[in-house]
Amino acid sequence: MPEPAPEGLDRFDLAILAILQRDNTVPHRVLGERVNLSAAAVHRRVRRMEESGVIIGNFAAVDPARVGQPITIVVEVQVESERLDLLDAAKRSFAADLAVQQCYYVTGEADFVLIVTVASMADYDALTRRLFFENHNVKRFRTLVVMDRIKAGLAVQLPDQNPERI
Amino acid sequence: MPEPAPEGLDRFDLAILAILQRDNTVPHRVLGERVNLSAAAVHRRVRRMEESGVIIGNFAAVDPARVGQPITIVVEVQVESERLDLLDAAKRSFAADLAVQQCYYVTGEADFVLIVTVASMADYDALTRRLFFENHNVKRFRTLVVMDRIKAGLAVQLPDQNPERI
DNA sequence: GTTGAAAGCTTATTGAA
DNA sequence: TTCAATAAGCTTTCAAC
Repeated sequence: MPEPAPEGLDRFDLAILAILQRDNTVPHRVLGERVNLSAAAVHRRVRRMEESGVIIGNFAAVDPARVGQPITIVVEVQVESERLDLLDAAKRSFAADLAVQQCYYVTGEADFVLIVTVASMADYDALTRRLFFENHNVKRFRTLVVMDRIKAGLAVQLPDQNPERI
Repeated sequence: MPEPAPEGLDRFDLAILAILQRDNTVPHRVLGERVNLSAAAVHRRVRRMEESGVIIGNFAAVDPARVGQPITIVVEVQVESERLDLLDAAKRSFAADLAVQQCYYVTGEADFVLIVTVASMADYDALTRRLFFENHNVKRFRTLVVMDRIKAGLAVQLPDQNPERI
C-alpha cells in the first residue's frame, strides 16, 4: 500500500488546506467551526504550515484579460543541448520574463513548457524573439494559443476529506 | 499605439494588484503606504476589484509534493472530432477531475493541455484510463513529466509600475 | 506534545466631513 | 478622498489536558 503519507499533516491540517486553497480570507474562527477546532488551534496549524513550506504563499488571483493581457499561450520549447549550464541559463531567462506565468522543465519530446500571457500577438512575437530566437540553444518551439481557460487556478487535490463532525 | 487600456483601472489599482498577487496578507495600511493612499481608499479599491472580477479569488498555494502528490505532469490531448457537444463533454470531464489542476483548450496540433498532479505513476496510469481511454473522442495524448517546477504560481504580469512616491 | 479561553493588539469596515 | 469610531479578526498568554 503506497500511502502518500503527507509528512506530519493530519486530517485537520488537510481539511484546513482544502478550504484555504479555495479562499484564504475565511476567518480562523469559521475554519475552526468547519473542522471542529478552536480559532487559536487553527491559527497555530496555519502558521506551522506556512513556516514549514506546506503553504507556499497567499495570493490574490488576477484575471489577465482584465489587466490588459487577454491572450494566453502554451509554448513547448525544445533545446539543442541539455548541458547543465545551458539548461540553467534557459531556466533563468524564462523565469525572469514577466510575461511567463508558469515554466516547467519536462521530460519527453519537449524540454520546457511555458504558459505566457500577452497583450497582443505582436507582443508574443517580440517574446519569441527575446526568449527563443536570441537563445541559440533553443532548437524549436511550438505555439498553442489558448482559446478557453477551462481551469486555471492552482488548487491542489488533497488526499483526505473533512474530519468528522461531532 | 494599441495600448492595453485596462478598463477603469488606474495606476493605483495596478500597483495594489501587483502587491496582492504576490501576497494578499499585506494589510491595507501597508498597501496604502506603498502606493500613497489611505487604508480606507485601498480597501474600497480592493473591494471594487473583487466585485468586478478583476480579482478572481484569494488563495493559499499548497505545495503538491507536501500533500502526497509529488508528481506533476503536462498532458497534451488530441481529439477525434471537434463537434461542440463532444468538446464540451471532454471539457467537463477534465475540469471535474480532482487530479487536473489546470486545463486549457488550445489551437494547434493539440486540443487540450492539462496539468495534473498525482501521487504515483500508477495513479497517472489510472487517470489516463478514466480520462482518455474511456473517452472515445480522445485520439491520442502526449505525456510530459515535470522534472522541475521552475515557476508555478499564477501571478499575472501587470502593465504598469508603482505610482510615484512623494 | 496538544488543546481552548481570554486578553490585548492589529486590521477591516463603516460613516461623516 | 481622509479621518475617526466601531466591529472584527489576529496573536499571544496561560492553564489544562
